[in-house]
Amino acid sequence: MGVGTVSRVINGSASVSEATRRRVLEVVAELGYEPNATARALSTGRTRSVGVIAPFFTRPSVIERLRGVAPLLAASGYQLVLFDVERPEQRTGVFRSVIGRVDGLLTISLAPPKAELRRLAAAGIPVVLVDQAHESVATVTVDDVEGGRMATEHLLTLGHRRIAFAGDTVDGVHGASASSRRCAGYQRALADAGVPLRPELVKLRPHGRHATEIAHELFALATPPTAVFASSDLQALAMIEALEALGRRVPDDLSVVGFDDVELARYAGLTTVAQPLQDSGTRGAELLLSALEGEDVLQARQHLSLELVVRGTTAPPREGETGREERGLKTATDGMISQSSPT
Amino acid sequence: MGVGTVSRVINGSASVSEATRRRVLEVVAELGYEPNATARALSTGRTRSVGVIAPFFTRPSVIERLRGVAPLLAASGYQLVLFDVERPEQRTGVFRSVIGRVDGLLTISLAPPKAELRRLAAAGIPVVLVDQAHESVATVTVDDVEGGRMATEHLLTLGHRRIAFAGDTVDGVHGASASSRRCAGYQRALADAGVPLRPELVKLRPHGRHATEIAHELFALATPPTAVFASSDLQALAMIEALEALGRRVPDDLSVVGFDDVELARYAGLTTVAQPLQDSGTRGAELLLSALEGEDVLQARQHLSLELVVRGTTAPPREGETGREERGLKTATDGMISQSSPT
DNA sequence: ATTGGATTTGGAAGCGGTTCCACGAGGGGG
DNA sequence: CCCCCTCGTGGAACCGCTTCCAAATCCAAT
Repeated sequence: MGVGTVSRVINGSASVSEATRRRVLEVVAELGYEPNATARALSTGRTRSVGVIAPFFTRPSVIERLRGVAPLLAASGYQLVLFDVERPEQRTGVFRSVIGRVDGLLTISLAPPKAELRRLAAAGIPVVLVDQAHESVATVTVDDVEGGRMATEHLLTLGHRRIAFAGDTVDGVHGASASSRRCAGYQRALADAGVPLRPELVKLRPHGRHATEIAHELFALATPPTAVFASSDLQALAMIEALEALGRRVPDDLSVVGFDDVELARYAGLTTVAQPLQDSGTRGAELLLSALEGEDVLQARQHLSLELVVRGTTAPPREGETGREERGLKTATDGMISQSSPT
Repeated sequence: MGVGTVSRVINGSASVSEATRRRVLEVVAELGYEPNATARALSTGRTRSVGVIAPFFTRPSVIERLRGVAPLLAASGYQLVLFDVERPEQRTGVFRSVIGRVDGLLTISLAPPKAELRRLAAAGIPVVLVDQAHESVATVTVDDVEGGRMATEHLLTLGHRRIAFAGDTVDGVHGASASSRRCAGYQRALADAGVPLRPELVKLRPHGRHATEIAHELFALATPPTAVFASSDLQALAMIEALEALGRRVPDDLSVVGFDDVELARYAGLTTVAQPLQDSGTRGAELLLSALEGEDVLQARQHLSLELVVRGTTAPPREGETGREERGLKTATDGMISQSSPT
């Protein structure tokens, strides 16, 4: 029995006589032989696994996307390899290290640098971006700007005028973050309503639970905001917790809107902008799988829709705080650092 | 420049002159050369990745364990490969397919069959079990029986006598599930308190959100329970939701205790038995990493402790329902199918 | 200049598969 | 009965790296 024959049997290739096939199978069973995946990968150039690259994959929002991805991959026989990116420096490295380890790549909330995209393309590895727009690869996105606008508009409609924004620091590197896009929507809504943007109400912090600081800073202000739009449910929830620790009540003292509608939000009764997280994963996986089957999906641009979910953390501002800017000062402009204006 | 030299430079081996090293590095940079991980793995026999096998890895409890695992692996340079096991048939297969793909294995809530363990050992792949006891490999566990007892005792102390249990169906195959161990604790607590076990109050369903059915069945009983111990927070939360849909109020109409203390539980105000999920992941990863460094951890048996967290979903039973079994019947025994006894 | 030991370097072998090519056997037609 | 074609089979070459061994180089000491 030559190695070739055994290989043919195992891979179900034709042109093996029924007799030998049976005999090979018999021996395989007896020896408990299991082909070495690594050797196979080296030889064929296919690893039968797809990589998922995400910053902080244990974040609820990422997990919910993964919930959409995992079943499809499992069903199609691909291994799911998770690449956790916790520090920005890792980004370039990951995209590079992934080559040769996976057949396809799904990135979440991350735009690979052009150069890396080129390498991936050269290596024949299809890439699908979820939660990140890009001109030259398949993407699944929502309109974050519009979402930010919706959230802010909701607060405006309730009568709020001093509305803060709590977002993630743009860690720069590659493309704008969802947080900054949502901030853009926030600014647009304010502008549309003729409410001046107050830079001191825009608080950015590195991703994580830094809401306590923000809450403190906000209430240290001469005239604190009456509402906050947090660029993620996690931020919003942390904010609420911080507020409670400060003795402030939500929504009585401060309204809070989040973004994502993760499972927690439902339990916390958080008003938020819902995006179809799981569905985004499913779509992404579908796209990637078709790409792996040779289809050309480079042009695919899937847009998912958003929906404002009003729950218990937003309410009209309290009497007396309803009014527009305190005694009609018209100072603050759209400028970035106009802190100096008379108060 | 021979291939050997290049390899030596890339792997930082000694005995390469500074001059050639620099020259090689130069060319590498220029060409943008990146070693092929697969080939390297085949050659060295080390993949630099560890597998994590878990049933339904997107479950909150699993995720929280993963939160403990991921940072350690990342820090030690190991790749995290996730193997999702959704159907019981997959189990044996996964353990087998993992050989040659990973250097070490962390399984969550899953006991590999003996035969597979032997294969893994033969392949030199260390294995660590989290949330599953085992005699011959390293484990990180909690005392589920005790936890079940604690939860039930809490309800008994509040005055409940008709206490239901909502758990996962034992999908058999390998070792008892956490759910069944918790059920054992439930039975023990009842026994200790001299409260007869009522088989019709023990409801098992396949993992997932089947609590609605259970809720219906429970309230279809002639004398419904006044409390439920659910073997996981997810079950408990789903149960609460189902109860609300039924118009029953928690804890007024029914007290509910969960198990795990996942993040959701905090927001939902669920009374539950807290186990250190993230820590279990960290411990497991630590164990695995030492094993990968050659240490012998086979004997390691880490026991983490449990704590009852009383929140808002438990209260004394309502007046009139406090009493022990309706009019002192002493019939039901510990027997499994003693349904037949006179009522 | 010669010799010997230490340091570098080149490249073959091997990791465990797949695949391609060549060869042998078997069968049908002339 | 021979030839040719087809089908099945064996095994070499190759995937891209590491590692080991032998050869080359270097330098200091004699």
